[in-house]
Amino acid sequence: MDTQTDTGKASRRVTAKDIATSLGVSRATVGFVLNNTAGQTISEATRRRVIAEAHRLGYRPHSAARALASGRTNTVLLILPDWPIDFSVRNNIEEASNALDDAGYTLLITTPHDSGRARPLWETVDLDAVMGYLPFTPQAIEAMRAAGVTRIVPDPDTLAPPYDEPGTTMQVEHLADLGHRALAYADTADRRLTTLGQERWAAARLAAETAGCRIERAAIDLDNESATTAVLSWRAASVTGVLAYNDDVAAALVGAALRAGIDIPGELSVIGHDDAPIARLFEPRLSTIRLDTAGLGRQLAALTIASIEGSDTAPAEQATPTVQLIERDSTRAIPADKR
Amino acid sequence: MDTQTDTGKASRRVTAKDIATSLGVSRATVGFVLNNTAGQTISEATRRRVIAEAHRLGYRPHSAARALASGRTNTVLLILPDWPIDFSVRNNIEEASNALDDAGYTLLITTPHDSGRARPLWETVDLDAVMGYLPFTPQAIEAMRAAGVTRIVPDPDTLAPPYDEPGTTMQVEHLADLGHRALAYADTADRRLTTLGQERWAAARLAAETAGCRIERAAIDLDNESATTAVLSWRAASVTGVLAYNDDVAAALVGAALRAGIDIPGELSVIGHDDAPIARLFEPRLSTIRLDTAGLGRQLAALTIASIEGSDTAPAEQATPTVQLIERDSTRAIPADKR
DNA sequence: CGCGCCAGGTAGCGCGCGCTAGTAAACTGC
DNA sequence: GCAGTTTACTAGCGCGCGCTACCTGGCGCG
Repeated sequence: MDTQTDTGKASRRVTAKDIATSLGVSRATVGFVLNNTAGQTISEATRRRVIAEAHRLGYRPHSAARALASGRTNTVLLILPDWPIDFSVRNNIEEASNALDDAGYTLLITTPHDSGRARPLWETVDLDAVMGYLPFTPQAIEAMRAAGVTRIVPDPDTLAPPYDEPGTTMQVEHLADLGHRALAYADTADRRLTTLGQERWAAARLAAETAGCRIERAAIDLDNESATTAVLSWRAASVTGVLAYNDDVAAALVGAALRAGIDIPGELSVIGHDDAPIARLFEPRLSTIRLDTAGLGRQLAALTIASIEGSDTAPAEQATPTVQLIERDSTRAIPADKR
Repeated sequence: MDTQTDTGKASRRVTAKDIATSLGVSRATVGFVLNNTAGQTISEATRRRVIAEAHRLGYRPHSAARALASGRTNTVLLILPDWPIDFSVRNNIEEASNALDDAGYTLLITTPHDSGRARPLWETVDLDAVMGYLPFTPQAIEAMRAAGVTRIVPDPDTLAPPYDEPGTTMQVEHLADLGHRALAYADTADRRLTTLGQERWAAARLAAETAGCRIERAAIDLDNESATTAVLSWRAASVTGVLAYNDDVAAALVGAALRAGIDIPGELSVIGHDDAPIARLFEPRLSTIRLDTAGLGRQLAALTIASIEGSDTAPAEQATPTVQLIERDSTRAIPADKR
């Protein structure tokens, strides 16, 4: 069933009018058939003829014209966080994309640019909705609205329940279960991640308190020796368990510790976050947290579709995505006699 | 100067006609001013009034209408390879995006989907051009053309000079310089990467021959023990230098070697490819190859713009992007007495 | 037989914008 | 003072499609 590209002469694109004249019916009829317009009665015979002719000519609706006439672009933009977690985001995108595609929408993806030179996508492309993983900043919302974006997910007008960072909580619980009582949270020094880092630090403190642990915080810059500094200060402070913002930070810590002669996990347990593929390949293999990014993607897509199409259909229950502990070799229990 | 969103009543969008009637000029005049249409003489006074009014009303051209009328969408799609190298691709995208934005184009990005469920972006969005890092497969080109994509970069009709994988060559030369004579190429077992892997293997063989080295190949699957198998077989075969397809494979090898009690780089030198950020954090820090992805991005954008706008302007010289050796701790010279 | 009804269509407007063809007035040149 | 040119605009078509309003002919029904 290949599309026969009837390269007429100057390779003009095939329009609905072409189908109509070729078949001797009106353009409206063609439109009704191809869009399955409700409330129109078209005989089965005509319907078939139109579809067949459309296929034969290789008709492809002109999306710009359709967008102009209908006022909807069937296009949704996903704004990726400027995080180095693309590997895990991939599942997410794919799921979201599939879900949206099934509903007739096209997913566009963008990452915010540091440079700020290129104009944001929502200013140059008409969109039905914009979705993001985290709530947008008021400035971003302002900018989008000014550019004509009406639907934003998560909805800035609905007071979102605070995302409780279950992964971070799980990191703390894992270390506590292993008998660690003096913990440290290794935040990222990347300024782009400060929001999320702060949230995780808050979650970590809360979880540590609940588990009866003390906890301190250090910001790790991957580009300098701050990992070494942190590791040495933790040894001085008898910290035995470290939860990292992500696997990159964890890797930096493990590397710095080994170079400083600190045994991982013998002297220090380190747990990462995100389950980066590379994290399990090095020695020691990194314990980490895996998020159900695919589920998150589906959920986001469902939320968006509901928002566009009237929302009364699917409430898209605000289930927190599945979080899973991946226990490998970089964390170890404190011996019973030392607890 | 903020855009004053004059929410008239039902928040209709501001059109050029609104500006025209509000100013008592014709819609054409507004169009000429806002598009700086060549061959039209508009008095400076009128010009200023139109621009001011457009700004005051918060006018934003309707991209779909513009696309319909002009036949151009000013939109370019970049198809990312389905590779796990997003970190390095990021620079590339950003540079390409900036370059295109400066020329008035919007860059869309997509990655092919394994599932194949969601329709490709070029079928649902009108594009001025599609760009990719590697030449597209004939099937992909066929599909794009059938969907109305006329400009594809790299141009499938121009016989592209074979990309000679300078990074791989540099890996071999580095190991050879260090005195290694028995090499191995650690390919990826990821089926998505076979094309590139094959090219690198060909480049590696050629370079090894030139350098007077013997070389063998193994495919490493990150998800099983093939790295361990490979490392052990290399020890048996007295292989001393390994060049990896990318840093992930290199990391797998280093991890497997250390677990098998093989010293890196004492017994085996390993060099990666791509300079993944995490690769320098682990112990031993990975020697690798860094590509000038930013330059590549600019080059791709220039090529595309030239293709859209008539191409006689900028030939965009087919310079191979800069490739740089990053020497760290996972490679070491063979002692003089053992050469 | 007259009427309403309904299946099965068609005519054509409007979406917002780019741009060609035209036009009226002002400004030359001689 | 008048033809020719230039300046500064305007009228309105056409891009391809969605969709409302309308039309027509056959059929059931009292």
